[in-house]
Amino acid sequence: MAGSASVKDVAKRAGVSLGTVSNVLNRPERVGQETKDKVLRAIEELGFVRNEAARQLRAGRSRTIGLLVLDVGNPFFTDIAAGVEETAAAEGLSVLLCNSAERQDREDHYLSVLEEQRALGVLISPVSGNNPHLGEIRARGMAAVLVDHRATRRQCSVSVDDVVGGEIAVAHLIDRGYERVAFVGGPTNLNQVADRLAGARNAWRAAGRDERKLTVLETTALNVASGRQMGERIAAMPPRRRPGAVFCANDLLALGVLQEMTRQGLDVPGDIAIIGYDDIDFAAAAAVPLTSVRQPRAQLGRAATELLIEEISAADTHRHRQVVFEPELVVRASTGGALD
Amino acid sequence: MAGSASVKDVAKRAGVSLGTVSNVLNRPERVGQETKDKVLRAIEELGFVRNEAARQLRAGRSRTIGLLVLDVGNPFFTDIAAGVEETAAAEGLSVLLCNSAERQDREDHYLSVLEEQRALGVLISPVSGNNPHLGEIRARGMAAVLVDHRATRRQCSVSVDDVVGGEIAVAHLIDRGYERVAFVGGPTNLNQVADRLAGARNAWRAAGRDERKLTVLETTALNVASGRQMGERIAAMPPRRRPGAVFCANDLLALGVLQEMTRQGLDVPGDIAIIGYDDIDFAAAAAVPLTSVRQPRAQLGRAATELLIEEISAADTHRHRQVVFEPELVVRASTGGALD
DNA sequence: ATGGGCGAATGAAACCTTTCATGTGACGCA
DNA sequence: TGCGTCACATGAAAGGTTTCATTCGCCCAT
Repeated sequence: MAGSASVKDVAKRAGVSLGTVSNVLNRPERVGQETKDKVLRAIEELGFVRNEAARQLRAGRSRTIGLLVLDVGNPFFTDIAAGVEETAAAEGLSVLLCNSAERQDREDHYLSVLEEQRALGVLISPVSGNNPHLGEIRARGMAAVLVDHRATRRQCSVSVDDVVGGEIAVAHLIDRGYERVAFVGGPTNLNQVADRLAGARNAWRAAGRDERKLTVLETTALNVASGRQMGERIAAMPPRRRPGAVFCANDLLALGVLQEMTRQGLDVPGDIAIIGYDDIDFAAAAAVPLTSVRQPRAQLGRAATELLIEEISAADTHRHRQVVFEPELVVRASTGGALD
Repeated sequence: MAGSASVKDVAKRAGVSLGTVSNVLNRPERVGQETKDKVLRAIEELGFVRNEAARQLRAGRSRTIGLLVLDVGNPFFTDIAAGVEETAAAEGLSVLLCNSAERQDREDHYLSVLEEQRALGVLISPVSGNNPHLGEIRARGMAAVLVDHRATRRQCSVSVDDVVGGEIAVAHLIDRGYERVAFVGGPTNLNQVADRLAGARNAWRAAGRDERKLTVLETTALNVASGRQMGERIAAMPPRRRPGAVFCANDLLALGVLQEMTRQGLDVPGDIAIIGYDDIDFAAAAAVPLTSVRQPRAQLGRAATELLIEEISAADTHRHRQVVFEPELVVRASTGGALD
C-alpha cells in the first residue's frame, strides 16, 4: 500500500519522537548526527513517503501552480509550457498542466479543481474574455496571470499584440497584391481569433479596400482537421469567387488548408496564397513553407510565470502589469516567398 | 484568501452540524430539502470551496493519475494524452501531466511527486527499460502501466511493436532498392530507439545485406532541432559516402533532417530518401510528404488508461497484461511515393 | 398513552504533518 | 556545589474533511 508508513511509524521504529522525525525531514541542521542516522535508516526500512496532502493541509497551501491552456495538442502552447515549467521548477513549484480544449465548461471545471487543490496561482489562456468564474476565484485570493490575452488594468497578463499580428499579416497580403482575401478561424469568441480578425480588418480598411472582399470563414476549432474541412469548402468554390489568399488564425489551420489544397490539386501560392499564425516549428517544414506571424513563445511562458510568482510572493506590494510582446512576420513560400 | 471558509464555518452559518454539511456535499439524498437549501445558501454566501488536501488526507488517496511522458512537445505524446484524459475524465479522475524531457532525474523527481501526492497510479513512458525507482514505488502498491514500451510479465504495458516497426521501415527501403541506409536516432538508451534500431538491423540481416552499410547516426534528442543538426552532418558528407536513405527514429527528427536537406539544396527523395516514425499530423503536411510508420496513438492512450483503472479498482483479481498494437507503414513521397 | 420504527441530524474520532513552547541532560564556570 | 547555557529532543495542538455510531423527533400502530 502506498504510504502505509507514517511519521509516527518512523518515530516508533527509530525510537524517537514525532517532532524529531519532522525535524530530520525539514530542518536537519537542528538534529544530532546520531539521531539523524537512526531516523534516516528507519525511513529507508519502512519505505516512508511524505504525505503531501497532510503537509498541505497543515501549511494551508500547496506548492503547485496551474497552467490552463486552450489546446495541449498545439505546439504553440507546449512551447509556452516548456518556458513555464522551466521557470517554475527553478522556484521549486510543480506545474499542473490542464487542457480546456477551447471549451468553457472544461475551463471552469479545471479552475474549480485548481481552487480545491489550493493551487498558488494559475496561468490561464482563457476561452473567452471575461470569465466570471475566474473573477470569483481571484476575488477569493488566487493569483492569476492571463496568457496570450491582454488583461485590463486590474490583472496581470502576458500577450502578443494579436491586433498588430492581424494587421501585419493582411498588410503583407495587400502588399503582395491580393484582391480577395479570406480570414479563416474560429470560434470567434476566442480572443486570439477576434483580435487577429480585428487587425485584419484594420489593415484592410487602412488600405481603402472594399470590406465585402474580406470574407470571414468561421471554423469550429483551431486544429489541422478544421483546416482541412475549410480547405475542402474553399476548393469547392468556383475559381472566380475563391479568395486569392487566406489568412488563417493559426498555423494548424493553415497547415490543414494547405494539405487540402495540395490534395485537390490547387497550387500554393499560385492558385491561393496562405499565411498562418504562431510560426510553430512545423510551419517552416510544411509542404510549401508557410508564411507566418511569429510569437516569442518560450519567452511568453517565462514572463508569465515570473509575473505569477511575483504576485504570489509579494501580494501586498504587487502591481498588476500587462506585458505585451510584438509579433513578427516571417515570409516564406506560401505567399510567394521573400523578395530579394 | 482562497478557501478561508471551512465546513465548520458553513455549518455555523447554516445553523446545522458539521456532518450535515458533509452530507449535503457527498450524499445529498440523505438530507432534508429544507436543510439542504440552508446549507447551499451558506456555501454560496461564504464562497466555500472544498479543501481537496483535507479530503485526500481523510480518504487516504487522491483522485488523480499521473501521465509521465518523454516529451510534451512531441505531438505523438499529446495525442496519447488526449486519449488518456478522455478516458480518465469519464471515470472522474484528474490527470497530472508530467514531462520527463527524456531525463532520468526528472523522471525520478516526478515519480516522487506523484507518490507524495498519493496518485492512484501512473502511466509512464519510461526513459530507460528498468527504473529501480519505479520498481520501489510499485512495490509500495502504486499501479503503473508502461506506455509505448513493452513490459515483462509482471507489469501492464501498452505499446506498439517497435521492432516490427523498424523492420517494416527498413524492409521498405530495401524494397525500394537503397543500398546504403542510415539510422538516425538517440539517445540509444531510450527503448523506442533501441527497438526500432534492432528492427532495422533484423530487416537488414534478413535481406542478407552487409552490416557495415547500415550506419547509425546517434542524436542527443528526438526533436526537430536534433534532426536539423544531423541533417547538416549528412549534407556535409561526400556524396559517395552519404546514405541513399535515412530511417529516423521519429517524425520530428525526420522533419528536421528534411528541412535541412531542402535548405542545403538536396532533393528528397532524389538525393536522399527519408522515412519517419509515428505518422504525426505534420508528417503528411511536410515539404515532401513523409513516409512514416503509423502508431494508433489515441487508442494507445485509451487502452493504457483502461488497464490502469482496472489495476487500481480490482487490484486483487487483476492480471497484468501486455497489449501490443501493430504499426503500419504509410508510404508517401519522401521515399518515392506509393507505387501504383 | 406507549412503544416501535424511521428519516434526519449530530459530533467525536481519525487521517498525517508541522510547529512551538517546553523539557532534559550535559557541560563549563564561578 | 550550584547555576546558567546550550544542544537536542519532546509531544500536544492545529489544520479541514469524512465517517459512523448515536441521538433526536415524529408518526403510526397497538
